[in-house]
Amino acid sequence: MTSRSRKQIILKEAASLFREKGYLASTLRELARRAGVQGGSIYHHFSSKQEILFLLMDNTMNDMIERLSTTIAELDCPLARLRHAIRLHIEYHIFGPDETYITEDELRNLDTENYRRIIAKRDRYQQIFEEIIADGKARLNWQVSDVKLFARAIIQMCAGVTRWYKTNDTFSIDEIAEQYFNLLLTGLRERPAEEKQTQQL
Amino acid sequence: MTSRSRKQIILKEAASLFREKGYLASTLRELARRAGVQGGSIYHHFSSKQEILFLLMDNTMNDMIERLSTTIAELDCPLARLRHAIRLHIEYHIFGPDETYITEDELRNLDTENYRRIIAKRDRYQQIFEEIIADGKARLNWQVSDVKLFARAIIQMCAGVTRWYKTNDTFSIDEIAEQYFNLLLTGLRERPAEEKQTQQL
DNA sequence: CCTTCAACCTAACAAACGTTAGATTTTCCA
DNA sequence: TGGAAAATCTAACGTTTGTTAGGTTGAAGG
Repeated sequence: MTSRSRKQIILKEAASLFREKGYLASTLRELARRAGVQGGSIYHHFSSKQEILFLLMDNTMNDMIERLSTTIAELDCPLARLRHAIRLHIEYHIFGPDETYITEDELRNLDTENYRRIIAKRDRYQQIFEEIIADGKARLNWQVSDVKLFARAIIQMCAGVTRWYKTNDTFSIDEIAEQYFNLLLTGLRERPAEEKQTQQL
Repeated sequence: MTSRSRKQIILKEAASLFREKGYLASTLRELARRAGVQGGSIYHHFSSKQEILFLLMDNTMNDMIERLSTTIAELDCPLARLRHAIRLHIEYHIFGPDETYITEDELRNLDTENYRRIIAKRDRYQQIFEEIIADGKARLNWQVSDVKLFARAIIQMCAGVTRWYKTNDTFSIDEIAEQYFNLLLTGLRERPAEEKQTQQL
């Protein structure tokens, strides 16, 4: 059990270190130091530095896909689904584990085979957003000319939060998520008064 | 003049190399090879690898701020300004020089002082968007609760194009810019027929 | 023709890196 | 309690890196 927990400690410290300094700028010796272990000992748990990076990303993608899937499955209305999806996505990128940030930022440093695997899962995640939007287009007549493009735009906009959000920011995650949701749903331009639609959440 | 053009060649090759492999993964020896020069010769033009990165980013930020400023100055309507700003931003991130990508992605690898300088310019760039949005809020009654937050959301959404756009994609830059603009302006939700507003561009 | 100076080359240094092999300690069940 | 297997340490390896020092070239100018 010490083995398993030590391995888990190393992974957690790796996530923190990689996020702070980036994968290439992070040293296995410093990772070992933070995990309370000597440099060479890491290789008893992992076969290479690359494997650590891959495991971090793979676990994160699995987690994100699962959480999004189960959340969506509990709702029916595309409006509510999109709202929850956005909130989950932003939440996961701000308060989520460091791994989320890494998964967004270190794709470049995966070797060919690992890259292929992670991209496949990222596409699956994106596909969930596409289904929500396509559903809203069909059932709620959302004005979407290209579902794929909109899904990408939304995902990137929300993930971009990590690039400016500081933990001491004046915004709460709820405020950010809600304002992003409103921006995407109704846009900037003022509209004539209209009946409130599908008040869920 | 050979001096100046060689220096310019090195900078261009550095932008291309850094974009392709990332700053840390790029070697000065390979940069020298691509620029048709021996490894040590780079230090006749630059004082360090770090200086090359900084110059690339600094030039790019200056260029972006200037182009955006002059474009905005020629227009009056916030709607037209936002449309042009979005288009310019996306265009600069897709077809623009490799430097744009680097400026977005290698902030982490700037040392303390250089980081401070680049961030200051990035903030100035962001401020232009904020002014456009604040103006639209005042004159066109845009529904914006927090100008700063919306500016950040828009900028990140557009910059995120670089993360999925491939040069052989089915979308043209005009299509992407126009759809992003429409998404931001009117949102997803269908609205009752309305008079066309401020048809510019 | 000679000096000068920028541009460039060559060769090396010192440091840091991922990784490995072998010894040593700890754990835990028979 | 003994002994095997897992966990960890120690010490080094080969390579690559940014950087530097000193020499070489070639063109410009008096």
